Amino acid sequence: MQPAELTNTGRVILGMIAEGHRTGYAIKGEVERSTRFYWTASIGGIYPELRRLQDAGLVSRTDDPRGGSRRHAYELTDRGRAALQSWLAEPRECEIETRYEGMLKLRFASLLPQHERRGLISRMKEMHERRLRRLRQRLDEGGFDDPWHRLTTEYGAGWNTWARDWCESVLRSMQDEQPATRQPAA
Amino acid sequence: MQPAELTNTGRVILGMIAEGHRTGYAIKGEVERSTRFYWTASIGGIYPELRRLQDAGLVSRTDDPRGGSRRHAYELTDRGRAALQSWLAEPRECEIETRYEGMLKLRFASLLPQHERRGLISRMKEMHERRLRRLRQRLDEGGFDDPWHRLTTEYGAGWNTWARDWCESVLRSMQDEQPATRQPAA
DNA sequence: GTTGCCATGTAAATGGTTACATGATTGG
DNA sequence: CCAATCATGTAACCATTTACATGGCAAC
Repeated sequence: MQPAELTNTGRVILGMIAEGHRTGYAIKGEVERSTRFYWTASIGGIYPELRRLQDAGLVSRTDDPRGGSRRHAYELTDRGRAALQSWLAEPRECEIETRYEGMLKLRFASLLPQHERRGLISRMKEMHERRLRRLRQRLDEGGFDDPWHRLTTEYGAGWNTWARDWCESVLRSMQDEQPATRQPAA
Repeated sequence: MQPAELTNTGRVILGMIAEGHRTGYAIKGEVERSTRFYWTASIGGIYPELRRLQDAGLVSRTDDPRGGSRRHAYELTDRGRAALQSWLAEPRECEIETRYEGMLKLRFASLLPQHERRGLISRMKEMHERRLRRLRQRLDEGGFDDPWHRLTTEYGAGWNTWARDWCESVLRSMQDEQPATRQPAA
C-alpha cells in the first residue's frame, strides 16, 4: 500500500483533526478563522473529502449525535497520522502561490488616472489593515493551545503590518510628486 | 452587450497585450518571469483563452509569420481596452489569496521533531532568498518600461526581504531555547 | 545533427467553488 | 417565535493544470 496521496484539502483536514477539531463543521470554522491568512482554500468540499479520507483509511468516523441531530466525530487512524507526518516531513522545496489582485492591477496602473490609482492603493492598504486588526485581536485574546499556531498568526500580523506600511509609503510618495490638481481634459 | 465578464487568465492577458506583448508565447513568458510573485497562475490555457477573447471581440489577431512558421500578433480592440479599464477601475474591496504550504506545515509543526522543524523553516528562508535574488537582479538590470511595473517588483523584493528576516529570527530564537544537541533516541 | 528556443495548439482530468437543500438546537 | 449557530450533505460547473503533440529556426 503506497503512502496515500493527499490533496491539499486532505492535508488541512488531517492537520486540523490532529489538532483536536473533531467535526466537519468545527474544522471548516477553524480553517476559515485561522488559516486563511497563509492558506486560502474554502473547503466547501469538506464532507466529500472527509468521506474520501475515510475510504482511504486515514480517518475513522464515530456517530456522535447532539440531541436529535446527527453529528460525526473524526479521529486519525495510524495510517492517517503517518500520512500527515510524512507530508510534514517531506523535504521538498518550499513554494508559495499568491493571488494578489490589487498588485496585479497596480502593475497595469499606468492605464488609470492618478486619483483611481490612489483609490486602488488605499483599498489595498485598508485590506491589510482589516486583516491586521483581526490578527492582533486573536493574538490579544490568547488561548493558543500550540506555540506554532501562535507563531503563524504572528507571521500574519507581521506581514500585514509590513504590507500596510508599504502601501502607505507608496501613497505618500505619490502625493509628493503629483499634487492632485484636478483639471478638465484639454 | 454587457461589459463582458473576464476570467482571471483573461485579465492578465489583456493587461499584457496592453503592455505591448503581442504573441501568446511572449505573454506566457512575461507572466512566468514577472507576475509570479504576486499573481501565481500558470496560463497553460493561454491559447484557448486568446481564442475566447477574440470571439468575444476583446482582442484582434493578425497573422505574423516568422519565416515558415506561423505566428499570431494580438492587439486590444476598443472593447478590450474598455474591459481592461473597467476591471482596473472596479472599486471592489481588495482580497488576497495565499497558499504558503510551508506556513501551513509550520502551524502543525508540533508533530515534528525539533531538527525537522528547523529544516522546514530553513527551506522557507531559502525560498524567500531565492526569490529575492531573482527580483533584485531584475531591479538591477533595470529596463522597466513602466514605473508601476517596477514598483510591483520592488514590492516583491521588499516582501521577500521581510519574510526571509522573519524566518531567520524564528531560527535564532529556536537555537536559544533548545541547543541542537544531537543525542541518539533513548 | 542535435540541443534549445520560438511558437501554437488539443484533450483529459480534477480540484475547488458555488449554490442549493435540509434540519436540529439555543438564546433572546 | 425568530434568528443565529451547529451540522451535514449533494450537484453542477468551470477554471486551471498537466500532459501530449507538432514543427520551424538558430546556433554550436
